[in-house]
Amino acid sequence: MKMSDVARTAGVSVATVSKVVNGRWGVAQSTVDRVQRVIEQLGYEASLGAQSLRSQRTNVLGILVAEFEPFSTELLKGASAEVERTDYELLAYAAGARGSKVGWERRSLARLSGTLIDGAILVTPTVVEAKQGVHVVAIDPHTGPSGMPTVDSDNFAGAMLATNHLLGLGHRRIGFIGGRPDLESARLREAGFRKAMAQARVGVDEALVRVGGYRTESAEGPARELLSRAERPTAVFAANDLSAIATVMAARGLGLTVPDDLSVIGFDNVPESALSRPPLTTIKQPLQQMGAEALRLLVDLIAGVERDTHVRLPTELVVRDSCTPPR
Amino acid sequence: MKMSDVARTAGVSVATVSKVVNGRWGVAQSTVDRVQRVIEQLGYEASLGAQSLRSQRTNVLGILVAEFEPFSTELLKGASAEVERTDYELLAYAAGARGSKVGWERRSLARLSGTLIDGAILVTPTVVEAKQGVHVVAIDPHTGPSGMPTVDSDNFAGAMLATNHLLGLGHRRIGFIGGRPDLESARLREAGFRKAMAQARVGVDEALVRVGGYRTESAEGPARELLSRAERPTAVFAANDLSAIATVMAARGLGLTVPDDLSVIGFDNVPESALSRPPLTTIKQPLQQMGAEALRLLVDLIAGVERDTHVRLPTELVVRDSCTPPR
DNA sequence: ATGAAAGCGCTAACAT
DNA sequence: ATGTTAGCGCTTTCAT
Repeated sequence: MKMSDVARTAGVSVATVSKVVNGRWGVAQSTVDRVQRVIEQLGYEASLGAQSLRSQRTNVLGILVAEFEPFSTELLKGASAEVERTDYELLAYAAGARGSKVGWERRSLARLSGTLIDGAILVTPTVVEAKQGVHVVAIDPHTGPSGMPTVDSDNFAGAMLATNHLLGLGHRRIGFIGGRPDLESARLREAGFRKAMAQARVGVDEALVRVGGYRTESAEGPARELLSRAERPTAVFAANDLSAIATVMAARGLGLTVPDDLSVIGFDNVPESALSRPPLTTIKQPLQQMGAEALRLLVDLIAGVERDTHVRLPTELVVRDSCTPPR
Repeated sequence: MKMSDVARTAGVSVATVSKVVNGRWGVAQSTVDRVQRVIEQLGYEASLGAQSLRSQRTNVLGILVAEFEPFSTELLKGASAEVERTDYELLAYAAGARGSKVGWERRSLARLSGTLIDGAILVTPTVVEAKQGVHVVAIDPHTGPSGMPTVDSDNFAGAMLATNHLLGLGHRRIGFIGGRPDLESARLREAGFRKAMAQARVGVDEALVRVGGYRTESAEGPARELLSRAERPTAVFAANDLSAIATVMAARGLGLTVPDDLSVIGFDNVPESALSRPPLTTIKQPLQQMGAEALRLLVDLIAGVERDTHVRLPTELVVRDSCTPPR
């Protein structure tokens, strides 16, 4: 089913069909009607691939992620809700396992931009190369507010909120499971942790600070190590919910009960944090809103609207059941 | 940055570059090396649009949805995890608001298939037109096990589970908020509800059976109507979690407390069901597993593997806090 | 081993 | 008002 099929059936040239499809001027009303009827009948729809190769605009926005996990899918929900208010369509692309997963953002962007999509949202990109000619918005990128339009949340304040919550409960021996060192968010969360500890004049035991890499698989080992120490912490602040869940699992594996033997606080407030046993106390990032803001920002950028290209949203404490005072 | 740029820089023709990129036979090793170095240097990546227009395979699988909401994003997580075990990449496409949202599955499929993707997973499609030449798997489609390869869960048994849970608690006046009448899953859930009621010899008050359409916005009105009746139900079985959440909100709006004044049970076990206040008792569909199974099925279909093309997964009761015995 | 050229489905400038 | 034609970036014969 292609345009030439429509043309043949309607007894016109492909050029005429193209004009009808794109609402171009200069086709007789009777022809328009006839062609449209054929299109309807045959259920013709222009091929995105071919269409975009030839024309500049596709009316499709891309959101590029490494994979679809709880974090990126929350952003997706927000972007999806916002895109309904525009006349764009949304294309989410997950880089494959090919190429060892590093540099996926550049690869995906190169593969899609210029042709398939009019602009892209990059989720936690680490290579922030300012491509020109393509409109790009980053969510929670490698570096802080750089030249690239960015949406993030107040990671530093959020980390202080988390740490102060543990301190307020009376904890002093507090461990930290860090995120991906290549992400600004991870740096800010660690900085917030240290700042709050310093403000409270509580020392940070460096043996209790580990790198968890933001993923369950990569965080469980470090968490277990940390909890296996003779002088183990009474509380752990994990840099994101997945690491926090991994920490809870590690604790369970060591015969520890959360929160009785160990308090755990996470970060992000992905839905999974509430499903975890016990439900996780965490710092909420307004992820759906961040997705929506990023999409709005991208649309504005494409439209040439003059506006602030850096959006930072507030974080807040969500108290559930994974933290209590130390025994 | 296109192939001709690489060719010019490397001092060869585009044809040669293409051969190198695709690992074709018949290029001198020295040339291969040189071209690859240039590709590396320039960060060249083939344009998906152009590439797919010309060649048959793209190594990209599509998952087509109406929008990114809790249900489809759970499927996405499962499909994403499974795709890592293959060498495909995953492209999720949300039909835009254009064209009044009906027939989106046909439109999206026509737009992407043939060119951009090697196969597609359709999420809750209602128009199950067996396109030929494109490999398609449906999740929870309009019709039951048809000719189209399908993944779903045992909706009928799940609905009986839900209804029997309410009956077991002692409820007799039980309302039902139905799903989208055009989806087989909705029909089966209603059928399961009626079957369980009949088995228990409890009558169904037709005034307490409404259509909620599976969405929060569309379910809240019917829920309010149902709860505003003089003889209001002591429990409601909502055909999915979003409708159940809408029912809880409607109850709250009427000054009713869940579960004290009204028990509510949902269906799906999307993460949001646990976040709801109170946490929702519901029927779990293994959504991530369904996404993974659909992807595996699609990959097998493309590879020409002989296998069962209909996968049905079990449902189970998840007890949380939204149901108690009637007062 | 390499390159020239045709063509994938579409759009747009240019005839007619 | 309609059709002819060139060309988007790429792959694939087919010459050389």
